[in-house]
Amino acid sequence: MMELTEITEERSPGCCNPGLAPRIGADEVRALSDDLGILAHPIRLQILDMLAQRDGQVCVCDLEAALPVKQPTVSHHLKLLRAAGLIDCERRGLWAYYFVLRPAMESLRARLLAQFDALR
Amino acid sequence: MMELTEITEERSPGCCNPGLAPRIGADEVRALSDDLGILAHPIRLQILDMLAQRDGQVCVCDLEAALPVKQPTVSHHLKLLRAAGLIDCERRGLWAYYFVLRPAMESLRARLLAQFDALR
DNA sequence: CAGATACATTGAAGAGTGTCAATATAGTTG
DNA sequence: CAACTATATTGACACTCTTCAATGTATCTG
Repeated sequence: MMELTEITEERSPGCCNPGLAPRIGADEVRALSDDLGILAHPIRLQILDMLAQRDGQVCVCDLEAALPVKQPTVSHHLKLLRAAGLIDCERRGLWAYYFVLRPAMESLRARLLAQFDALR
Repeated sequence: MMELTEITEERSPGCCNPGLAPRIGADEVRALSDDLGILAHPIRLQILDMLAQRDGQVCVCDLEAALPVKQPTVSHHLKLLRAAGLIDCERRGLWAYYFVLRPAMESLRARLLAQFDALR
């Protein structure tokens, strides 16, 4: 049996939550903050918004025209979103048509919700 | 000397989504990314997790003992969470007891969900 | 009072992120 | 083939974020 009554570490006498620890593990919390981090940028949110509007028909120049950043920056954010598995693209001729991966977005939504509620 | 050709709103012939624009306005998207950004850090998530566990009974030294960062860093993240309106604290004697502001968390959850679904 | 304790703040260093000009790449057109 | 076009990549710079040692502040105890 474990001896839990003895507090091994010296603790302050006045305040004491001896066994306090996060319920979410380090890996889990890292994954969650990565999920949140990829969404936490105005440009990326607007890109997702526009891709969701016109599924499968949006090329980079359309995005560039609608966003307050230059083309390399658009490409940069597209790359991040793609690396996160939220979007993908298909090249046709000179153009790259980007689209949202709906299942990935759905699963992200579910994960965020579950974690948020686990933390309630 | 090069003469600058008049800049028209000419669009590429091959790809064209003329009226494409984010449905979410700039202010709204900024607020949303701020909401997401405050959550997008492992330490802050773990702090929220622990505060949610033991409502109103968690002092800074308890958090420090359970987290892989030093006391000033814990204080820093507590300050950010407090500035975001998600937590608050009550000083009793030497100690500062932090707690989650449930209504704020609830409203944050609702906002995130609404925006996420608006973007579906 | 002096010393100790809990927490906050400051300031500095390092890491990370966002942006864009320049350039590269790949496909198209003449 | 060469010229052109849409997008990707590179490299550099500025800015923000994270962290901690040092220090400050307030409270408690003897």
